[in-house]
Amino acid sequence: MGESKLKILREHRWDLTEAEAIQLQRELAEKVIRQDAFPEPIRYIAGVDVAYSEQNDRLIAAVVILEADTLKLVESAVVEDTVHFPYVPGLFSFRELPPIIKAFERIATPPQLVVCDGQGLAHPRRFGLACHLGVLYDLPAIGCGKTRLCGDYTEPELHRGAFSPLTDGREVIGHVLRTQRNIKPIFVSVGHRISLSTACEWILNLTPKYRLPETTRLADQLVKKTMAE
DNA sequence: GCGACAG
DNA sequence: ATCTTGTCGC
Repeated sequence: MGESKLKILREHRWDLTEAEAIQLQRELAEKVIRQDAFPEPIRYIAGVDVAYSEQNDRLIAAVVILEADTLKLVESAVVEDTVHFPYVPGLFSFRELPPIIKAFERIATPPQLVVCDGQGLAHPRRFGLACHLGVLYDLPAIGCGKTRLCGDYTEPELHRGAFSPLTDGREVIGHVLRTQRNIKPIFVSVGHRISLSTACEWILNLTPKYRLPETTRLADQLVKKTMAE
């Protein structure tokens, strides 16, 4: 039996104005599932990363597929795309998702979890890149940012696994998670179909040695290797 | 008005 | 994101 390709279950236009994009975020944000609701056991994990090359004004997106048990790379895809939306904080996914979707079209092994390089619910309208990707594919997704977009927090303890809540008023929108002792923490939030605590468990599983998850690291390496050509 | 602002 | 110099901690 051949692998069934990953399918987008919710289509929408991408040539939107900023106001239209914000309105779409408000509508799709209601579809985000914030609890563990895995359609299938997690056997493969996808990692996505996008970079901008100012040399040719292009976006380069990489998708990697890791085996969940071993964290071994089983498949990858890299695509180059033109820019269709400016970088606007809060509207990040409208710039980065089109090339990511193109890269996923070239992947034969469907993942059961996606780790994104960017926020999930830790977003002004609770609809960051990880939520957007998760809802479009209706796949469990985790938001994993290197820096903060919004929210308040106190510095977590220095040991690996320590975290402090990322809050917006009384609402906890993510966890600031220390993945390595004495190393700057990362910002973990719910993307779709996963709870915050389970998301942090997976991120710790994916960071046995480095600050960032293996998924993000490998995708980033692929992007940089491609840009050097 | 001022500062903040995923990549 | 990317570039670059300096500084600090391990």
